[in-house]
Amino acid sequence: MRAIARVTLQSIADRLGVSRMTVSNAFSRPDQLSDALRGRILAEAESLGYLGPDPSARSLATGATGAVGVLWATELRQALSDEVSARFLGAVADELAPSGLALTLLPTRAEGTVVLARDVAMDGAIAFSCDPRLPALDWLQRRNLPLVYVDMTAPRGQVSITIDDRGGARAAAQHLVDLGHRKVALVTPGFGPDAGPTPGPLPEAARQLRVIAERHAGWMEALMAAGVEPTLVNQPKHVADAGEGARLLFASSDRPTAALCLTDVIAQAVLAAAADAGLRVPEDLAVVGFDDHPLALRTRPTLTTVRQDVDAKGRAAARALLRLIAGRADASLSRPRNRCLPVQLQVRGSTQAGFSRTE
Amino acid sequence: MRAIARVTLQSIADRLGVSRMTVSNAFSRPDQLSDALRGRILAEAESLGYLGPDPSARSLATGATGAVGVLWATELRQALSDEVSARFLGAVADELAPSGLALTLLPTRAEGTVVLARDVAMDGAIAFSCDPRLPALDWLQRRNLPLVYVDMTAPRGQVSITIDDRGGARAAAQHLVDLGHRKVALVTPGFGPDAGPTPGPLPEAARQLRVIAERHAGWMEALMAAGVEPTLVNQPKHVADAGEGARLLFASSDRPTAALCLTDVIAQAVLAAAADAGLRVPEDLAVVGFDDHPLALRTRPTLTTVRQDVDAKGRAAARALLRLIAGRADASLSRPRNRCLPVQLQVRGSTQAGFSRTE
DNA sequence: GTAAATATCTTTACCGGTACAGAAACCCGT
DNA sequence: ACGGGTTTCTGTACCGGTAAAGATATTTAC
Repeated sequence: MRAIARVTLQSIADRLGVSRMTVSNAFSRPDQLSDALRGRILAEAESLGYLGPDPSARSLATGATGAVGVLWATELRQALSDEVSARFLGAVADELAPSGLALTLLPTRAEGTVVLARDVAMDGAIAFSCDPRLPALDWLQRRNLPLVYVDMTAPRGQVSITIDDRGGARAAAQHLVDLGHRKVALVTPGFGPDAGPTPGPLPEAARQLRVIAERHAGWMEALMAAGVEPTLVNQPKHVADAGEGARLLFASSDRPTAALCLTDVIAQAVLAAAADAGLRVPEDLAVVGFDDHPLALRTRPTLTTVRQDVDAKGRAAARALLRLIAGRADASLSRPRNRCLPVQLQVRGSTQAGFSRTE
Repeated sequence: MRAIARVTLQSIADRLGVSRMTVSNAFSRPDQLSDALRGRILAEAESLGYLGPDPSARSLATGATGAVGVLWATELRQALSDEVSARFLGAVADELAPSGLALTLLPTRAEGTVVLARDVAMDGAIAFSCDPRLPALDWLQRRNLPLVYVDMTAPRGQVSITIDDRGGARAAAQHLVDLGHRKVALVTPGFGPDAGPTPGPLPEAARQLRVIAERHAGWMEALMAAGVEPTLVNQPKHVADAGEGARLLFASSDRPTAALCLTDVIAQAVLAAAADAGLRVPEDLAVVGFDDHPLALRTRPTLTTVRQDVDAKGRAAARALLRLIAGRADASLSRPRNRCLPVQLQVRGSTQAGFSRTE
């Protein structure tokens, strides 16, 4: 449904009496022709309303598409914070943009994901904290695309960018132990609806999600070493449920004195529930989050949490992917290495009296 | 740098002694050939490791790319909440996925955006709450792509999806007026660093951002009608600054009794600052946000705010874009209409005592 | 039993570019 | 003046598909 015949390289070439290749070079390889001619070509193109080479045609000819995909776990989005995801995406996109690559979202929640993963043109992809058993992930692998796994345990030989979830969680739990807590609740999705007061091992489904599995493992390591058995486990399916779950938690006769939360967003819900139950934080209940989400500073008391640098994670993932893509063309480049970014415990008001008001 | 010669439609055709077109149809138009032959073709393709038609080649031939772009205002991301952006993107992506379209992010913060907007293949685009003077937006228009403007005032003849920012803001301000407040602060980015205690008209830069301009206009309409002149204006550049700014606000001798905040995220920072200053909310200070961000329920007291349905907005935008794209092929389709989604004031604890604990 | 409709596959003609290997003209030092 | 290196442009050969119309069977309708 184009009103007029499309302007192509050839049509410009014809009007100027030069070869099509020369016009192509005027746009893509300015050093291949004289400035004078290039100027005439660009002027003619402008007057004809030509906008530059057609992206699809160029992709076909060059083999590069100008975009990389992100397999995005929208289910986990409910457990992790959207803000963290958005920040990550922003960091990746920013790091990619100078090289002219855009970021294509392949949300896993939608029905069409397999089709997307199979049919959308891309030069590489990032799998961001999604279930490793996802069919769409299979397709990306079969397409033999450069692939970076973020917050996931990568298959052998694949590149992963992770953070030290386990170490951070261990530090968080150890912090509570050091404060003398012996009745500690774990507030995390990943256990089934039948999760009892004392948690068993993580069910298979949760074990697949590295973020949950590792943080859980870290907590358990520190607690077990101290002889503390987590007394209660609460399994919010959505963040919205976390508050409701926390209320149940506090109603228990054997109320915990501290809560380890999978994320800051969940911790915030626990704080709100504690306030509603008339519990003082940190005196009656200590609360620890994870991520150092911006909101950890906006709660009152401020939230003790484990800081991760989402921005750095995004940039590292983008750089690793760029390296992989470059490696396709130049086999002499070394493969990017797996990276595990450090995290750091941030002690604030929700576990230490006196921290409430100040940073 | 492919290890072996690429498997193409032709190579499959050759091995089976059929025409290339038939193989193409086996993948793209199953009704064009017998099931028996199709089965043999697919089996052969499978054994050769063929993954389906090459996306770039297909785009070139069909003129469709399978992706739409989103011009994403990463600057505004700091003022609006990331969570709201992420939710919006998720809704758009979900609505698009069944039709096989992926979502390509074109972040405006990055340097390469113009290149992206010009060179990335897409079938259409959504401009999401970004500065209308953006060069990248020009390119999208010049490419003559189907384009939907979200939270922006669309140029004549273009499609826009907005919410009733002005009406919502008016209702929020009226609510405060009705409660008897006469000293009202506006907490919003958009004024320069020299913004005085009494705000003048919005500067040009802010006027371009529809969300800021409209909400501001709505506030002023209600306040002026009631003879209330906003006493103080505070201009956080980032959300992180909002708390700091609010502290200055409260230090003033002529402390306001209520604060109208551009977003819930900013309101949350104001709440935290109020707590630090020893002010009781809502008794000493009433606070109103905007968006009905999930966190509005997680603050204590819960936050009075103006609810918008971000999910509906995303879906509406996606549907409008799909209509525009379909209209390219079938001129008989009517153009999607501009839509302005309703909003609703949600009164909670931050303006009304007694609402603190309950929803 | 025969003409028209249907199913199945093939032919032809693109889609709009880029890579790479020349070819022609030009420049330079000696 | 002459061989060799540049610069600047052109020719050829793809990149990997799809659309639309044509060519044969094979049915169906009556």
